[in-house]
Amino acid sequence: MKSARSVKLDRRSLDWRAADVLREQILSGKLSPGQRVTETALASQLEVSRGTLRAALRALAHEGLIQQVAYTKWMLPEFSHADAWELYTLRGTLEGMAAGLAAEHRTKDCVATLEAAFDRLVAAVGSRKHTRVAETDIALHKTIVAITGHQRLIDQYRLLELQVRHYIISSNALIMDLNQIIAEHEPIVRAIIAGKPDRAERLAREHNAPEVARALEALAKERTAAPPPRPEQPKTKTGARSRVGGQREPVKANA
Amino acid sequence: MKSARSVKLDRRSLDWRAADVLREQILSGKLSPGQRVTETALASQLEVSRGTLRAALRALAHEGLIQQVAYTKWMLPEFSHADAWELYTLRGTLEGMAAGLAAEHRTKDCVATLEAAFDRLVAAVGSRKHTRVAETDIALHKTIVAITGHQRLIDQYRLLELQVRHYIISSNALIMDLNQIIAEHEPIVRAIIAGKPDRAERLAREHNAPEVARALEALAKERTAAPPPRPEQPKTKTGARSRVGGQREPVKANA
DNA sequence: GGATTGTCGATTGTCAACAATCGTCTTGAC
DNA sequence: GTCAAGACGATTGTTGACAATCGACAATCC
Repeated sequence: MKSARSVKLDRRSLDWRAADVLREQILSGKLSPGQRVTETALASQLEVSRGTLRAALRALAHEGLIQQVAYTKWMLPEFSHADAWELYTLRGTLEGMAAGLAAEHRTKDCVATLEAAFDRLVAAVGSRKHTRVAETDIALHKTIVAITGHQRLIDQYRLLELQVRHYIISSNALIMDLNQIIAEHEPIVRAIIAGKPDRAERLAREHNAPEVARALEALAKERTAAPPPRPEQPKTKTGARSRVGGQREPVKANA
Repeated sequence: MKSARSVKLDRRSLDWRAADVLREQILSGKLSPGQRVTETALASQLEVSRGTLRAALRALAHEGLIQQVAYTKWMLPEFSHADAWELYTLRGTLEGMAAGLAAEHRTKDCVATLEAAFDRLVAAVGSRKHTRVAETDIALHKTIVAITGHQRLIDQYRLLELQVRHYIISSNALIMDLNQIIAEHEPIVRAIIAGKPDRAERLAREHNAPEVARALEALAKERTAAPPPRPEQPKTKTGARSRVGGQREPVKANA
């Protein structure tokens, strides 16, 4: 699916291709969280003009892979436990919706695609290579989302998936139990193929529950360890807000 | 909430302010679906350079308010019944999640904010002004999303909400039963305040069910009316895809 | 000595000129 | 008359230069 259409040359504009390269760099962990990047440096590295590179950076900002501080700098985001909670709760909801829709609107082609994706996951587990398992795992979930035909769900899931991958790379959260992987995914796939939307939705949603619980646990531990959750005040005295989403609040600190 | 901070001057860069103006123009229906817009015209209209305006257009494209055809044109999206189905199914899911989280993590401040938003909706209904009702309706849902403190949910809901507003304006779907509005929203608000996540989630989700049903009905009618759903073939013979999402498929046509 | 103000280098923001591409119209052959 | 090839105009893509802004350090004042 990646280098299949190698004959057709890439007609997309430079900024999109630059964004692809940068996205790959970020998601492969070549740039570390909190690290600052400058437009001039990246532009000369990729051999494009600064304007073109700016457009690429902006696209990545919309995807949540980089943050911009107006007139000041670009920097890689840092992930907290609250971010993990956000990512996995949202993922559970979107994947649940996708699984439900997939079970409802499945066709012969859809089922075939889904089974192929699941088989690739099984093969990956057999190979005992964690990286390949992680890739095929994500690919399976993307397949479930794709066969819904729900373009807006596909788009929003992509935004989320990119951030999840970034989080996993950034926090070395690649640990997984290879023996559990199949058992976790098979029921979801079967429910979709069997055409049971409610069951598929519930299973897909619960699939993310362990990660959510882990994030909540870490959040609680963090809070008891540091009673006043204000380790340092930012130096800026003006109320100038970041352009992309602003700084994160200590989410749900007072429930 | 709009002109309260009038003393502080706007520090954001030009492209962001240009995006604000254009977004307002689109959401107020000044530009019609399918209409083509050219960078030069908009740039001279807003009195900014083309590069700056390009950045603004790109931001709107990420929000789904405009579409770009590479090397060719920018155009306003046209909404089909499939789009309505996508918008309201996704909205049901996200609002359901938000209502559930809000019921879980509610605080005194949250409840007060929520009640204030609901009171504004009641007042709007009392005024019998459809526009105001639509505004406060959306504001109430945004409030529910906001009090979750889930920044990524807030961001994704914003993307969706902008498109929903665009759809409503574009398709003159502003019709509503003023007498029903309160009865539809009050149970959701009460469930959140009462701290019943499951009930809040279910109610918020079902709140969008009528619109989903309407979209499905229209889709079915459309399909029986035109058996071969290929009214015209696009003229482009190359496989060049649109840069933003590509053309929409006749979603779930073969379930 | 402490706080305020001014200066400087670095970085981002904006612009206008130039290049590449697309859709359409014209032209010509068959 | 129909089709294909080429030229043209319009529009988007890309670039390098210039302006605005920021953070940090230095100078100044009290």
